[in-house]
Amino acid sequence: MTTEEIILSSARKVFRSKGLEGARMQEIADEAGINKALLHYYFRSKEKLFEKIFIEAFADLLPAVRVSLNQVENLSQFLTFFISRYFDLITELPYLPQFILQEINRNPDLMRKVTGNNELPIAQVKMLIHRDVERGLIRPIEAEQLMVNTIALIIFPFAARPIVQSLIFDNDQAAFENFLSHRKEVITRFVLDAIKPQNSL
Amino acid sequence: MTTEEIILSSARKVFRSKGLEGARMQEIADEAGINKALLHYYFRSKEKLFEKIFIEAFADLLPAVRVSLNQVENLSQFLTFFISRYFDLITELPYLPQFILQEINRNPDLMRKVTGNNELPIAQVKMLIHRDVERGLIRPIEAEQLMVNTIALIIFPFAARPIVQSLIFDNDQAAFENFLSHRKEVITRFVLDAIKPQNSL
DNA sequence: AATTGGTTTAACCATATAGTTAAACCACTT
DNA sequence: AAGTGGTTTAACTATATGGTTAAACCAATT
Repeated sequence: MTTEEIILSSARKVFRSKGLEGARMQEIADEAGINKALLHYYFRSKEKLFEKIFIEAFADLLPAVRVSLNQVENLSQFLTFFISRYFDLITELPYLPQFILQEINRNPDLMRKVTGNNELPIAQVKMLIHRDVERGLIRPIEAEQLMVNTIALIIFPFAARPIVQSLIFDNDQAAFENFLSHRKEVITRFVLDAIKPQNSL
Repeated sequence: MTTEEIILSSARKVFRSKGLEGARMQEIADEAGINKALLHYYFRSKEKLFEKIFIEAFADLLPAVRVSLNQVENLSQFLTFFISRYFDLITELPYLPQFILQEINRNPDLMRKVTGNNELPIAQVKMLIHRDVERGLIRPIEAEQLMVNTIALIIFPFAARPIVQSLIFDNDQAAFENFLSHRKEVITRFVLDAIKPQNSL
C-alpha cells in the first residue's frame, strides 16, 4: 500500500464514523501512522480529503441502484432484485447510510458533486408499473412513492440502528441481529404484498 | 419571554440545524441577542445546553408513539391512527428526525438519557397481531418488523429529504412537496395492503 | 560520492472557540 | 440615597485545530 492509499484508508475510517466536523486531521494522521503535515502534502486541505471520501462513499452505493432493467420481466422481479442487491450492499457497509445522510443534510451542495448519470431509473419503473397494472399483476401506485418506500425499508434500520435497538429491542443486541438476519425476505414480501392487485380481495 | 426561554429558543434553532459539533455558542448568543457569557451563566456548558435541547426534541416525538391502544379495535385501526399522528407531527417538525439520528449516532449514550417508560408498545402490538391473525383479518407478521417498517416509511423522506429530492425528483421542489402532500394516505394504504391476509389471493 | 527530487518530519503559526472573570447594570428593599 | 442580589457585559484566557515552513531523509541517477 502506498502512503496515499494508507491515508485514504485512515480518512475513510475516521470520516465515516465521525463526519466532517467530528473528524480530526490529527486522528487521521495517527490512524495512518504518519505526520499531520503529510496529510496536507497529499490532499491540500481537510475539505478536499473529505470530498474524496464522500464521493467515494456515494459511488459505492449508487451502482446497486442501477439494476439492469433490461433483464427484468416484471415489476416484482425488479423489486426482488433491487431489494436483494441493495440490502446485501448495505449489510456490508452499514455505516454508509447515516454517514451520507448526515453530510448531505449538513451541506446539501454535496449532492451536486455526486449526481451524474446515476439517477434512479424512475421512468423505467413507471413503464413497468403501467404494464403490470394493465396485465392485472399489481395495483396502481406512483413510481416515486414505491421507490422511496422500498429504499426507506432497506436503509432505515441501519441509519437508525441505535434507536431501533434501544426502543424496539430494549438493547438486546442478539435480538436485533436476528431481526436483521431475515429482514431481506421480510421487506421483499412486504413490498410485493403491498402492491398486489385489489381485485384479489 | 424570559432570557432563559430566549436562550433555549435560540439554542433549539441552532442545534437542530447544525448539531452539537456544528453549532457555535457565539451563534446561539447572537441569535438570542445576548452576550456569550450569559449562555454559560444560565447553562454552564455547551454540553449541558445541548442535552436540554436534545432531550426536549426526543420528548417531542415519543408521545405520538403512545397511541392509546385501549381505544383501538384492531391492528388496522391502530396503524391508521399511529401513521396519522406520527406523520402530522413530523410534518410540523421536519428537522427532528435527522437531528436525532445524527446525534444518537454520534453518541449512542444519549439514548440512555431519553428512554424512560416511553418504549414502543410492542407487546400490545403483538397481541393485536395475534388476535387479528386468528380472526383472519391480517396475515402473520412479526410485530418488530411491522413497526420498524411503518416508522421507516414515515420518517425516511424527511431524514433523507435532499437526497430524495435530488435523486428522485431531479430537484423539482414542487414535485417533492406534491409527493409529501398525499404521502400519509400512500403509507397507510401501503402498510394495510402489505398485511392483508394471504387467502384473499 | 555528489546531485536531484519526491517524501516525511518537527516545529511553528493563526485562528476559532469554549469557557472565565471582574466590573457594570438595574430593579428592589431599607 | 445607600445597599443588596440577581443579571448582563466587555475583555480576557486556554486550548484545540487546520494549516505552513524549513529542514531532514532517502532512493534513484550521474
